[in-house]
Amino acid sequence: MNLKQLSELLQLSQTTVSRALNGYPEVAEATRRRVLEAAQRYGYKPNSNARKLATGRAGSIGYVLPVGRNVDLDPHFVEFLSGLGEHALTREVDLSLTPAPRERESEAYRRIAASRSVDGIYLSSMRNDERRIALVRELGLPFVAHGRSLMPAEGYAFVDIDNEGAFHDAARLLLQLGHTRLAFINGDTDFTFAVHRLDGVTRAMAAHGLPAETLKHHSAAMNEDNGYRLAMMLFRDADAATRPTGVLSASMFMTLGIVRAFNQLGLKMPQDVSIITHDDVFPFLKPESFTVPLSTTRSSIRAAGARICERLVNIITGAETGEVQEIWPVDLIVRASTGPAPSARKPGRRGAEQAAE
Amino acid sequence: MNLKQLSELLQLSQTTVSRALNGYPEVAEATRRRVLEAAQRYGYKPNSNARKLATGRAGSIGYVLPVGRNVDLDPHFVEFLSGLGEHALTREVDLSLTPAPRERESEAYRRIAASRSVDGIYLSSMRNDERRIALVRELGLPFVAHGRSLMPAEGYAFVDIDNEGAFHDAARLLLQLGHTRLAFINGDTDFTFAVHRLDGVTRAMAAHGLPAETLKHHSAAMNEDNGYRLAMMLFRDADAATRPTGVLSASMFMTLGIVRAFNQLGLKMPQDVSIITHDDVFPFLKPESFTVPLSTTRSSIRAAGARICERLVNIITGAETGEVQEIWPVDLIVRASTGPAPSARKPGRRGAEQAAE
DNA sequence: CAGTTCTTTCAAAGCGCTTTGGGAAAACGG
DNA sequence: CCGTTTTCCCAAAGCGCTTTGAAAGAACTG
Repeated sequence: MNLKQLSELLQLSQTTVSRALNGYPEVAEATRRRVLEAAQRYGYKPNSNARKLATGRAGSIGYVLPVGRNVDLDPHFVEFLSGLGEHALTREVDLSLTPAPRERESEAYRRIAASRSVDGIYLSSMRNDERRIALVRELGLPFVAHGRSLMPAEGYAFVDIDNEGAFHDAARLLLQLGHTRLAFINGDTDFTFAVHRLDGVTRAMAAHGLPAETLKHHSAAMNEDNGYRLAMMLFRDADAATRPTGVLSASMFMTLGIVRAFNQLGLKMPQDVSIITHDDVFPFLKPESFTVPLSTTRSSIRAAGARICERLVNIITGAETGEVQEIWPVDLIVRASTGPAPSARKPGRRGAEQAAE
Repeated sequence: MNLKQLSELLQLSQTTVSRALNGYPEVAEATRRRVLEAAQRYGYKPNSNARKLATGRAGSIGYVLPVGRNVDLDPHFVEFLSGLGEHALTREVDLSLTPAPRERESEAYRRIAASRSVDGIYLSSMRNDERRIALVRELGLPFVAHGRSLMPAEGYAFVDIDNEGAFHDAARLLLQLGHTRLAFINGDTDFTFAVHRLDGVTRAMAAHGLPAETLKHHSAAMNEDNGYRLAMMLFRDADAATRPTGVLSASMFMTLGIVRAFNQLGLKMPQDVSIITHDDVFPFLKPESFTVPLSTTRSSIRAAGARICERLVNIITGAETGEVQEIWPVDLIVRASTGPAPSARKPGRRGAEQAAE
C-alpha cells in the first residue's frame, strides 16, 4: 500500500492525503479523519526512503562504530546507547551505526555526510588529538560530542563530565584523610578524560604540597585484567612503609581486578589501603555491592546518552545553535572503601583496631 | 555534487555515469576510469536515500532496541554488536537500531517492515512464548534469530548455542566429581536459553538417579546483585551437611556476586563448593582472571553476532534460503573452581588438605 | 558491401514521497 | 448581490538515483 493507492481509494489527491497524514492545517478536519482512519485500516505506512529523499531529512542519527582487532566496544557503550535510545524513542528517531575500523574512520564520516543518510552524528571516546571535530564540521554534519578534545576548537557542542573536578575532589579526600602516597590506575591517556582526571589528581596533590612525581600513575585500557596487573605491580613486592595507601581507579572494571589483587595479597580496605573508583552507573555492577562497598565519583553515562540525543535533535531541528558546552558536576560518594591513612594510626598494627566486618 | 552535475561535468549521461560507478559491464573501460577518477576528485558520493528509493534495497539491517523502565541492555549486547559490526563492515551494510519499549515492540516491527528502511532484521533475547517470529514472517521481513523460541515453528533461520548440552555436561562433571547437592543460579526462565539450560541440568541429574526436585534452582536477571543475593540465600544459614556443594551459574556477572558471597561466608572454592559458570567471552572480564580461576561453559557471543550478520546478508541477497537452524557446540573448560565434592573427602576437615593459594 | 551482431551510450520512466503554486468552492463583507 | 477573502483540494514538479528500451556506431560476417 503506497500513497497513490491510498489516495485513489479515498478519491483524493496524493497531496491531500499526504497533508492530512502529516498534520498540515490546510485540510478539513472531516477529511483528515477519513484519511487517518483509512490509513490505519489498510496499514499504510509511508516509505521511509521516499520520504527521506523528498524531505532531505533522514530521521536518524548516526554513529561510527569502531570495530576490528584490538577494538573492544566496552560496556560503557551499551549504557550510553540505552540512554540515547530512550530519548531517541521520544523523538522518533532511529540510530544508525556505521561500522568502521579506526584507520578508515574518516572515510566513514565522509561517506555518511555525502550520502545524507543521517541528520547528525554523535562522537564519543574523544582523544587528545581529536581530528574528527574539524572533519565533521568541514563536512557540515551536525554533531554533539560526548567528551571533548584537548585541541583548541571554536565552540562546538559537547556534553562532558567534570573529570578534573571529580578526581581532584577524590584525591583531596584521600589527602585530607592523611594519605600521602597515592596511586592512580587510570584509563588510556590518549583519551582526554584520562588526562583531565590526572590533572585533577595532581592539582589536589599540589595544593597539599605534594609534587606530581610522587604519584604512582599507570594508565591502560579499563578492564579487569589491567586493574589486577597494575595493582599487583604496585603492591606485590612493596614495603608497607612505602607502598601507596590511597588508590584512585578509573573504572569499576579495573577495580574488580584491583580488589582481586588486594584479596590475594591480604590487603584490607580501608585499613591497609583506601580506594575511590569512578562509577559510570552500570545497572549490572554496583559499587555498593562489593564486599567492601566502594567510594566512588559517580556520573551516569546513560543520562549523558539521553542528553546528547536530546541536544543533537535540537541542533538538527534548529532549536539550538550547537555551541553550548556542558560540563556536568560529578558526585563524590563516600562508602566503606575509604578511611584514614594507616600511617595516621599506630604503625605496625595495621588494621588491628578495626574489627573485620 | 550529485549525479546530474557529475554527468554534465563529464559530458556523459547519468545512465552511463551510474553504470560506470556501479560496475556494470556495458561501459567502456576508458570511460569507467574517467568517471571513477572524476567521482574521486570531486568527492561524489551517491545520495543513499535516493539510491535506496530507486533500488528498494536499504543496505542496512535492523534491530529493535528494547528501552524503557526495567529494561537493561546488558553487556552481552555490546559484544554481540561488535561481532555483528565486524561482519557488517565487510559487506558494507549499516545497522539501524529502532528504540522501542517492550509493550510497543510489535508496532516497531510493523513500522520497520512497512517503511522498508532495512533489508532484514535480527531478533535476540528469544523468549519461550516468542511472538516475533510469526510477526516478522507475516510482515515478510527477512530475519535471523539469535536463540530460538520454544514455540513450534516451521523452519526459520536461527543461530543458537547448545545450552542444553552445555549445562548437561557441566552438571554431569559435577556429578562425576561426587557432588550430589547441586544448585543452579539461572537467568530469567522467560528466556528460552534459561529453560534449555535447566533441561540440561535435570537430564544429567536424572542420568545419575537424582530427581529434579533435589536441584536448588533459582532464576533472576543476570547481574552481580542477584548472584550475590541468591548465593547468600542458598548458603548463609545452610548447614555444611545439607547445603549445595556444586553450583552452576548462568553468567559471569552473577558469578561475580556469587564469589563475593562465598568470600564473605568464608567458603572456599573448590574445597567447600565447586562452581561452573557460563562464559560469553567478554574481553573485559575473564574467567581465568578470578582469584580462583573459573571452570566455564564457553561460547563467544561475538562470534555469534558475526555469523548472524553473515547469514542475514546471505538471506537478503538470496544466497541462502533461510531455514537453516544452527546450534553451536559449547566448550566445557575446567579450571580451579571445580573439584571433588567435599563429602568425598574426610568430613570435618574441609579444605585443610589443600594449601591456601 | 549489405546484413547482422556487439559495444557503448543515452533519453526517459520510474521509485514514493513532499511541496509549490494554483484554482474552485464556500464564506464573508459591504 | 457582487467582489474579496478564506478554506479546501489538486496537478505537477521535484528529491537523486537506477533501470528499461532504444539507438548510434563499430565490428564482424558471408
